[in-house]
Amino acid sequence: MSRRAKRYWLMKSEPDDFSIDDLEGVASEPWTGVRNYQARNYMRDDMKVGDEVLYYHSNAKPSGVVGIAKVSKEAYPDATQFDKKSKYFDPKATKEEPRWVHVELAFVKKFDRVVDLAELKGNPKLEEMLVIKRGQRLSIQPVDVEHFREVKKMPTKKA
DNA sequence: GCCAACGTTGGC
DNA sequence: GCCAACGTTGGC
Repeated sequence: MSRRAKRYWLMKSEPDDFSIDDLEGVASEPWTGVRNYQARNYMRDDMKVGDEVLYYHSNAKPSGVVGIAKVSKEAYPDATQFDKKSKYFDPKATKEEPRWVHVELAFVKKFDRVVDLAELKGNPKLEEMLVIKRGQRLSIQPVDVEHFREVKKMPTKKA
């Protein structure tokens, strides 16, 4: 038996590309196109079905956490790496040895309001959270359970 | 659109 | 294995 505590994550998406509303409209979304090794490793090694995800809109007005998603399928090879027409095509990837994998995400809830980056930064309980640290560009980040719970509460309070 | 921060690539 | 050049991310 290999039970494991649920883990928590933050995943960024540009809303022009794929927003929380887009996620709400699908049963399960293959999170293709991640081309960063650390982010890939999190998906490949650490993300399990049922893990909860803070859904973060980047390059948005404003940027911030907009809702909750969950992992609906564990990692498998990213088909776009083999597709010459895709902008995610990787000539060094082979079917025998795929470089890139991805999980699938499902919609859980949308917050009543965006918890933007400034508000995250202004919350002393989130001081150690990765997303508010300078230069933190990783599109998939682990989140402490305490931070996850705190962010989840924020939309019900005044900014 | 600017630019700081960071990751990747490739020459040596 | 170093490191400069280049590309990307993402806030502002």
